[in-house]
Amino acid sequence: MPELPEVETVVRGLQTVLPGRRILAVRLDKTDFIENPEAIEEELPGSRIIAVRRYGKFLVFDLESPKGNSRAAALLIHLGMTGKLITHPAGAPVVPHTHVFFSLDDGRELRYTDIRRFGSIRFLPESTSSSALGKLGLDPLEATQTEFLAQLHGRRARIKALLLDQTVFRGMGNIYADESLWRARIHPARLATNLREDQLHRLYGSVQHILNEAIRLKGSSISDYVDSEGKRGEFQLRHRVYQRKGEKCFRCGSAIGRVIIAGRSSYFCPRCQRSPRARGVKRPASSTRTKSR
DNA sequence: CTTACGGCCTGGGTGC
DNA sequence: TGCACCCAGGCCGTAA
Repeated sequence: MPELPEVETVVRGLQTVLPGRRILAVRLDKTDFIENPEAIEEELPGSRIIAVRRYGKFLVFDLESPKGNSRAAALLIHLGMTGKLITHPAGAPVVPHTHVFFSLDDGRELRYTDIRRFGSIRFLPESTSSSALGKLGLDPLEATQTEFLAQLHGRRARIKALLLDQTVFRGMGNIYADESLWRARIHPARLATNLREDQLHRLYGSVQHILNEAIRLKGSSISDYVDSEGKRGEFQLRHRVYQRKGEKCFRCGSAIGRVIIAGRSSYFCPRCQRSPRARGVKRPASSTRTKSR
């Protein structure tokens, strides 16, 4: 599942081959996940890729039009769950579910493969600072601790939901939200507004640490994620809670639990990450110090 | 406005 | 062999 570290890894790979390259031809197969396929077929051939960037979970190709007009066009790609963007030698065998082919002027071909087609591609004729990207929140790796705290201040939503909300923090996803919360020892269902300052500080540090480590290890290859050269990441070997329901917590040995928050599976350690119920609610002193639920 | 939730898109994996 | 079902992430509509 491409989240921030996976997209960052793909971007860094593409940055070594794409800038300066001209797109000679475009071939589209299935187009139901492309917002404006006609515009792509019309505008991309002949244009040059100036830069490749990550914006949240989006890849952005900045383009220079062949027609010389200096309007900054861009191609926006979201990998969804199963999207892959890989450069191939021309004529390499085409794997199933490959829907988009960009022929480059160095003989290579950039191909987009997406089994589920939960990804999306969009051509932006004007500036990239428009619509789609405009609503996205802070990049968690660029945010200072102060900015990070301000983004959560007073929010009564559950912390996990806020970490997943792209208008709060762009790029966070399910894996890294769970891993960060485990590291910070914060239960995913805690309301952000109820977290103590030291917990928020810990969360900020954990998010930074987890994301940087994941980038260093080139992402998590859970199902079939691979980078722009088709290579797998290794951060899945460092997962402490994600998809580890019933297995032992690396810190305390308790069985990892799973709850649904914001419609997503959330993995956590019931002992290291105390549930909101277990702490906030006053209960009779006689009551046994109970566990789960 | 904020938050929660259900449904939809697609197809691989699983279990009967 | 077949097939119903679950699940994943983003997004949208609806309701409180």
